[in-house]
Amino acid sequence: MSKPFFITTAIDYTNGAPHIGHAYEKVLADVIARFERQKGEKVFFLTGVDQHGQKVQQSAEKAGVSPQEYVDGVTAKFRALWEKLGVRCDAWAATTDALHKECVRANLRMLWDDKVPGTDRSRWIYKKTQRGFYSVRQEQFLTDKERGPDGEFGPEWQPVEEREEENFYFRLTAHPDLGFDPKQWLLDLIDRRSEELKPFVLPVFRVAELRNAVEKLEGDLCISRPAARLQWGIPFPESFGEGFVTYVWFDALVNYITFAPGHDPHYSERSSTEKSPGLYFSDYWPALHVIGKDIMIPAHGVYWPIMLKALGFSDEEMPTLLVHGWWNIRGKGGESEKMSKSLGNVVDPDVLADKYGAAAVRYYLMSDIATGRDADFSEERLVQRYNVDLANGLGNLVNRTLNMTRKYREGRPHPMEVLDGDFAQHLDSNSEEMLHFVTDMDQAQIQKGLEQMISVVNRANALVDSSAPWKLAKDPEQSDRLDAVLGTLIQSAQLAATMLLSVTPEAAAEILRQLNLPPVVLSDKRPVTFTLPPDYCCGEPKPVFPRIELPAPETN
RNA sequence: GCCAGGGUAGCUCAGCGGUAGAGCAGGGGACUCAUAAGCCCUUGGUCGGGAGUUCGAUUCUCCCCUCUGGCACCA
Repeated sequence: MSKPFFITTAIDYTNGAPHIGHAYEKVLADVIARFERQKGEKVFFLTGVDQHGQKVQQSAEKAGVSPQEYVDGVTAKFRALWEKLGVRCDAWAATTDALHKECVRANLRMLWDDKVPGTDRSRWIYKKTQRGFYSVRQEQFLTDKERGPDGEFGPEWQPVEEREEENFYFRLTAHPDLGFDPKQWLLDLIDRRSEELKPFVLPVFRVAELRNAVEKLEGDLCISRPAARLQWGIPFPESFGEGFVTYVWFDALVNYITFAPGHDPHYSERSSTEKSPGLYFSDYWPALHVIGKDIMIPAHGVYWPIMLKALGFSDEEMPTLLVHGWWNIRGKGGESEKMSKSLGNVVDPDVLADKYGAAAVRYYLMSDIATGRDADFSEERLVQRYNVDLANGLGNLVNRTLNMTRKYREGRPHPMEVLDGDFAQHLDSNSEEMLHFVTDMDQAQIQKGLEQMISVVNRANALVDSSAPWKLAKDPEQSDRLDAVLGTLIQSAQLAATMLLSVTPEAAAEILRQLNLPPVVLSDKRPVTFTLPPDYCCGEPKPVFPRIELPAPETN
């Protein structure tokens, strides 16, 4: 039995409604999780929301509700969307969860109590006073970056005052108290993982980008905010003294531990705790973190591994990052632009799902982008890909296959004892494509995997025309050949539905129901022999992917 | 300025040493089991520009232009 598969997504900030980028990441992780399950792996899929921070606090004030009420409302929107899109997680991470607060504080305590021998100083965390210019309006310290061309701070920052503030810092760079250099350790880790062909970051072209960032790393990470400035967060443990709230990363990133299977924050020994039968933290850890390219540097690629290192995780317990790209929006002039509220081009996945259905949205998001790259979002292409690949392609194949099987054989094609060369070759190609499919999916290349599915469908549709079952049915001497054609088509449809199972689970399952067959068992063996169950009888056809009819474009 | 990833048919992209491929869109044809779907054939490209290495470059090297990220710097 291989190691259980633990997959997470970034947790979304509950400051506004979900957009297509949020949906893409969750569907991607969901598809990978479902695929692993399909292979027979034990899977734990974690997703959730990041609910703390200044912006939430402000949005809540604006809305005239408490921060908790505010995030509960936004969180509900996310959960409803995942429900609608068929994103099924095993655990839901919410940073306002009592369990999480406990875990964050336990981690901070652990680091605070990790003292330099013979002293009272923590090896990892220290307190420092920062003095500088502070924008009251933006509630942040300003750096020279924020100065205008005249060297002054612009009106958007005013009023600006000089202020000093005490905060806690987490070491990222070498220090005598540490006894080693985290930066060098991380560089070595990245290199070693690449050498072992288990890259720390996927796709591999991101590795260099991260390495670069690590090499330039300087300064430590501020992990607190004075409670006077930020109320909506997790208070530091008492041993740190009064008046500090956890600042973003030691809160948000920790969710991966809090909600990991088998984790119990009340025990300090993570590796041996058991929350519910069969769930051991050490069995599942480390995770595959599915994240967007915007939070690879520095959060997930730099802070997180060093945090884990500080918390006592071994090098073997460092996670892998799967970094995906962005969906850009095509501007009116055809140019590609970033999605942003100010441009008014935000795509609402909720509306999209209502309009076209979850299957169409999921299929589009998985098939029209290469994992890791950016893509241009287009509703037109969504409709096109759905109609061409699913409705006209697979859907129609299933429909015509079942119709012919019922019409010519009352749903019971005779078993094929011997397949002649053509059909054996056809099924062998199917098997070949299944192998490619598994390989592609294993590498999170969902788009490529779906291309294999399309190939299977296309070849089957071509077989219908080249063999013309309607002619075979009129000739008693061709009876065996007709059975072979129908059998080959049924098996092809079964395989295509199997390949679609993780992307559009319900529709694929419906196809298999109509075929009255189970999914093909995914393996690296070739199922070249085709046999239907002894008393096989196919079900009734009913279009699974009805065509999306768009109003004709205005021509004048 | 530095690092990385792009710039290939109308569109989306693949290829990455032997003078170009797929899908969609466009055009033509034969068929009828089917969701007026499907099948077959087909028109499209001086592979961003320039130089070099090579018998030969879209594919390697260098320079330039341009787009996208990231980092830095000036102000």
